[in-house]
Parts: sequence; C-alpha cells; structure tokens
Amino acid sequence: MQRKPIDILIVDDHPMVIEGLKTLLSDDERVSVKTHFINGTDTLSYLEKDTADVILLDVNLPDINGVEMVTKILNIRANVGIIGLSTYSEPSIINQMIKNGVKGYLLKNATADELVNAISQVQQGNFYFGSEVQKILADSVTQESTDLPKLTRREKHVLTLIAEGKTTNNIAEELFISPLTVETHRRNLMQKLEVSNAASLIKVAVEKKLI
Amino acid sequence: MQRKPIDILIVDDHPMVIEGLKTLLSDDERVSVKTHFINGTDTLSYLEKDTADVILLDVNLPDINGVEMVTKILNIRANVGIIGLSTYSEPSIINQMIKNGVKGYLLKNATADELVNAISQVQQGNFYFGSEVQKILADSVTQESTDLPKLTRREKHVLTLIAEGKTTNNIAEELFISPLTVETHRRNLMQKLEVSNAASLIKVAVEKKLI
DNA sequence: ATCAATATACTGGAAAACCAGTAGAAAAAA
DNA sequence: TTTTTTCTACTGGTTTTCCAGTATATTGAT
Repeated sequence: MQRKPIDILIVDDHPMVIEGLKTLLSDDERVSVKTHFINGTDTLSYLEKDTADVILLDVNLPDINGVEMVTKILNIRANVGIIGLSTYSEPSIINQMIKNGVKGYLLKNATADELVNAISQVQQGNFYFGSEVQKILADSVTQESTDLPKLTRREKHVLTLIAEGKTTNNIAEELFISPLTVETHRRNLMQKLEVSNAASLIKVAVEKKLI
Repeated sequence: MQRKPIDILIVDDHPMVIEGLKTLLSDDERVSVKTHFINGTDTLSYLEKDTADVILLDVNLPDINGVEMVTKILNIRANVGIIGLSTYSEPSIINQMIKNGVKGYLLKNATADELVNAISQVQQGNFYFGSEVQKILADSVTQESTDLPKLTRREKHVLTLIAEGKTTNNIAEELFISPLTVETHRRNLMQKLEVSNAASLIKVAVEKKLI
C-alpha cells in the first residue's frame, strides 16, 4: 500500500543545506519536498495560502529567530509538524523551541536515516529528537532548569552593560540613574544567579546566552 | 575547448552539507567532486596516497580543528588549494586560516555561483573570499589585529581562571603563588588586552575564544 | 655563556566593588 | 482598586580590584 508522500517544507538560508536535504530526501518515496524558503517572512506568507505536513526549520534564519518562527508558524497552521535544525546544540534554544511546540530537533550532522525517521515520526504526531539532542535534554533536566531564575527587564539590561565591561558609574550615566541603584541591581543579580563577583556574573551570563 | 575538470575534495561532517555541495557542483562540468570525508584523520590519510585540486574544508570538524587541518594538508600536498567553509564568520578563525594558507573562504550560505567561482579562482592560484568574509577582513584591518596580543602561557592560564569567576586569592592558592603575583598577571593582561576591569577581561576572553 | 623574556613578588595608595539593611515611588498584576 | 513587583536610592562599613613602580629568580634562545 503506497500512501501519499509526506509534504515537506524546507526553511534554511544555506543553499548547500537545502540542496543536501533535497538530495537526502529524494531517495525516499515516503517523503516529498514541496518547496523551500531561505527566510522566515517568505515562509510565513506561503503558509497563509498553502500548507505542508512537516517543516524542517533552521533555527538561525537571517530575519526571524527560530523560537519566534515556531510560534508564528503554529499560529497559522496548528497542525503542521516542525522539526528544528541547527549546527550546534544550544540547550536553552532547544528547550525554548520545544516549549513553543517543535515536535523534533536534529543537528545538521544527522544522517538521511535519522532525517526520514524524524519526519515520519513527527508526521504521525510523535516526537523525535536526535541522539545528541536527547543528551542535552537529559542534562537540562538534571541541572534543574538550565534557564535563568527570572530576571527583570532592568536587571537583564544592567547585566548586559556589566558584561560589556562598563563600570557602575558608566552604567548609571547611561541609564540616567544613581550609581547606587546600579549597584543594587548588580547585587540582586549576583544573588539571583548565585555568584559572588562581577566576573562570575559575566561567566553565567555568557553561559545562559544572555549577552 | 573542454578542459579536464577540477578535482574537488569535500571535508565536512554534515551529510546534508556534503550532499548539498555535490548537488550544487554537479550542474557545472568544470568541476568534479572526487570524494568526501567526514573527519580530518581520514582526509589526511587519503592525501598521503592521492590528491585533489581543491579541498572544500569545513572549519568545525569533529576530530581536528580547521586551522590545524590547513597546516597538515599543506604539509602533505603543498599545491592543493584549500577553501575554508563555516556557518558563522569568526574573524579570529578566518584570520588564522588565512595565515596558515587557505586560498579561499566562504560562509555556508554561499550560492552555487560563488562556490564555483571560488573553486576556479583558487585552482588558478588566486584568492577568493565571500562578500561577508571580505567585510570581516576589512574590519580586522581597521581594528589592527583582531587576534590577541601574544599572551604568555601563564597569563592565559590566569585569564581562564579569572573567567571562571575565581578571585585573586583562589587563583593564588590554585597555582601555589602569591596573590600579588596573580594580581600582576591580571594587570598585565588588562594592559595587553586594553581593558580596565576584570569584567571586560572576561568579555574579551570570550570574544577571542580564549576560554 | 649571555641576553631577553617570563614568572615571580613586593609596597603603598586610590578607586571600585561588595555586603547588609532599609525604604519610597512607580509600574504591573490581582 | 488594592496588592505585589520592580525600580529607585540611601547609609555605613569591608573587601577587592586597580594603578604605578620596582625587583629577583627562572627559563629560553642565540
């Protein structure tokens, strides 16, 4: 029994990846690449008129970031399955993507087999994550929330300024607030992030990809 | 006059990139992809027995880093043209690659045209850099050496410890030296890296991929 | 063997960061 | 509207970093 092939949409700004995916998928008659886009905007406007079964979505698009893309896509087509694709594995991003509703996630070193597997699983409504991705997910559970203890907007702002190497006084000038206030923010940041100096603060900020 | 096609070697650990490159290059009869490898070791042992005209070399291989690969390849086959490939543009890496002898550098969002162009230029002994890469090179000239002003081994070590958020005294204990010495190192580091506090120091260290 | 670079260590003083506690105003949430 | 959170700001005291200059032992290179 030959079923209708799964319609695939590829979204990636790298021509060589697009071609690669098409080639890898062309050998398998269960899937059929419908079309491809090299940015988020075009993808979304396409989805307004037409749809697909599964979208292979590069996380690093030139215009819209991957996490937002997931939300926007599912807003338009709630039934489409999204598989995230990225070169490197960034726990926080992957976690956010999953929260927003991706059904699968693969690194770009995935094989054709993994790819087709992921697609058919996702099309059936299941989840599929590459082996490396699974490790990351496991880690992020053990480390009980890789994501940061909610910082306020102001705190994040101050944190980025600290990370830029600005001194308390510099920051105070830039934000038109008292240096004492800046210090309070820094103190609260250190407390929230459980560190004891500005250096560690930046280390954490870098780790959590805050800056 | 139909010349002998340029023999290409692809080195990349992403199946989809390999397939993509093959597809993109298959349309052009001036080039011919000889074979491909997914790691550095296999590539080098191949080059011991056989050669190619141009190597498309992914900078982020699983076993050997791109910069070293260039040196090793040219050690075996001095006449081969190497084109670096990477997803993101990292000035320091690109600069090092060029120093070590790559003849071209492209980001993975390069088009088929750019790719073939780069290959034929490099094969003729010329240089070819993608437009984004050229911008970076221009910037790094203006910023007079994006690469770090030689740090001593000890200084690098101290820098990493600072970046880990350790205090001067911690570091002193860890290295069995006086806190005053650690401070001197830190001072010299700040001078060399042209910053004025530990926070910036870490920022720079992160930027330069020292840690 | 000698010279240069590196790693080590100190003094002393100024500046900035760090700690603890408090508290009013503004904005957001209930 | 009331409550809570966030942003703001202060006092006062401790610790650490930052700056400038100096100096010796240990490497490494020629």
